[in-house]
Amino acid sequence: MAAIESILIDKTKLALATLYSADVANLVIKIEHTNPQFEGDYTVNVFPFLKLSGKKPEDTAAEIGEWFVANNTGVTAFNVVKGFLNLVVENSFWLSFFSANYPDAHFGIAQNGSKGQTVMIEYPSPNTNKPLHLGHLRNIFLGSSVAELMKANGYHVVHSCLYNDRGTNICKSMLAYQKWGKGETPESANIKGDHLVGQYYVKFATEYKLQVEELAAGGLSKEDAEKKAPLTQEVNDMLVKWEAGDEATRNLWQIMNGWVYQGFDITYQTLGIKPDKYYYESDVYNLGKETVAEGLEKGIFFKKDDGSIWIDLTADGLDQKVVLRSNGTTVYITQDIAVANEKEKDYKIDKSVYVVGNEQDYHFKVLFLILKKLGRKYADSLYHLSYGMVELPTGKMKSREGTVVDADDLMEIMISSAKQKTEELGKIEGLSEEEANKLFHTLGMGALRYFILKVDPKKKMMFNPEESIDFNGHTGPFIQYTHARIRSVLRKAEKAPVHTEGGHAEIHAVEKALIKRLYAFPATVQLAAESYDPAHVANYAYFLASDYNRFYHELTILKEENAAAREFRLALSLFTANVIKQSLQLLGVEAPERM
RNA sequence: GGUCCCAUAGCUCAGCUGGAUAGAGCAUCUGCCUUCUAAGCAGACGGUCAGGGGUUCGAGUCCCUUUGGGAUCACCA
Repeated sequence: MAAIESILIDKTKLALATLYSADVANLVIKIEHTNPQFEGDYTVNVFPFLKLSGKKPEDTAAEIGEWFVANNTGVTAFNVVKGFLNLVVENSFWLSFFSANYPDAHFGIAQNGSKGQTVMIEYPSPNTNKPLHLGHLRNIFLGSSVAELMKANGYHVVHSCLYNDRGTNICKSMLAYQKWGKGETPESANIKGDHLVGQYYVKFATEYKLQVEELAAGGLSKEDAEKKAPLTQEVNDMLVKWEAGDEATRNLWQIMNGWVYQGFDITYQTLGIKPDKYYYESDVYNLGKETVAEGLEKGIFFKKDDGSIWIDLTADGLDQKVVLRSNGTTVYITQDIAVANEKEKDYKIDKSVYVVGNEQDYHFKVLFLILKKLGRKYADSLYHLSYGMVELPTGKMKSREGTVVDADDLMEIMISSAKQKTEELGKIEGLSEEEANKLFHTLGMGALRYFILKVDPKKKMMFNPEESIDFNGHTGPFIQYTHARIRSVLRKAEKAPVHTEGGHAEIHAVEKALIKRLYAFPATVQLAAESYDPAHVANYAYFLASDYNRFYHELTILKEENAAAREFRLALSLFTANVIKQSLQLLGVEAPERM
């Protein structure tokens, strides 16, 4: 909560105690921003106080308002509408806030690590059998932005990435390559490694579907057909070989995964992300067995007749869950238990965030509960940042059917759209080719990140390609444009603005709106971090840019004749540019100097 | 069937812990570049906040219920 608000709350309590001899010790009071249609900065709703005052809403509000004005509280005027007491805070409050903070390039941002706590954020954790797609982009944008938010709130951040690099799905790509690959390589095919491997994953799915259809036509049920399909058996055999350490299988696995990692690294580079720590399922998948033994000993798990090991969570409203197969191999959740233990061993983590889609809500509920039952002390600091699926106007995305929006393709489209748009507007004049390309990247990626991050993470979102390349209105480029526009004004001013308190006492309505918006920035950053929701910052940045553009149109800056007013407006412009830049940075979006 | 999530303007989304006449953008229509970047600004049009009950001085927001959509409940990951 902003400082002024808690002061007004305390004063309101004092007013109630003084006027009505009320016991305010346990009273919870809320202060709201005054609705723009009324005069005032903050509003106190007096309905909850009527029992204390024993008077009508209007009279109660008026009495408290008069008390505020009479008692040197920083409130200069008030008005009453029904039960709403609108308070006008003295201009000097806003001006001194402004003077104290306008040149601060890090306003609202805590120093990295100042909180003395470490948070680990795991994203994007892809499978290594296909390239990244639009869903991964939402994951990556959320993960990297939340990381920035945590940093801005004083946490030390560790970015981790878990590669699901083994198992049935990986074997599918491998098998298809083995059967139909003819020794093709990313170099020979001139294609990114992850895309090449992904083609074989699709190839497998296609061939498998044919086999199943054929069997089904022969009279088998779909379920039986899937089990009896020769490819199913071949994949299982390959998995057994892999687990046994069969040299040829392991070699192929190493080679193909290597291709995928090379491809991912290129994509990561375009995205500007770099994990600090990688975990590989292939390294940890066996480690979970020790924990299973521990759980069995503690009586948390139990063994069934066939040798499989389970946990019964029915008392917690969940189901029974297998943690070790009858053949002694681990399942997904056992591996996640192992990874959690490894993370704890590797880092002293105070908080651990998993950025994973909401289709795994149940999985994480179970995982966290198991860790808690096992008595892991870190179990309470785990958080599943669950986000909704990205949908397309054409329907759902399915990797196996190739109906996904590929991450690399999409980024390329965004960047070339930015190029086209920029050239149309004639804005590349005076830029070197390198600068121009950098700008296209900044704008294209900014548009994409903003488009995805402005939506509440927990909600599923519709990705309309046509809307995403629109750079007008509520978009990243609109905010970037506002920043570039301000920088242009500041360049023309030639020297840094100097605003001295008291030099300029009058504030225009659009200036005041802007200052109030700037004042709200730190609270917004805090709220976004606490709720793991970058959308708060995204929407804030939009309103801030809007406020500035209104100010820009209504008032002159450089041409202002009154020197104090000119400096004030330049300083306000500087302050706004700084905060826009910070906001965009929290979203992983760059703020261009010109565009 | 059980559990969880979602439903706000033609479309995409805001709406913070319940508060005043529910806000933006896109789309459609109107104005504004010989003045600091028009990727901008101003205005018009557009809503029974899915339906129904309840709690409250007050409900888009909380509770119940119906409907519609999605996810999940694997010895897949």
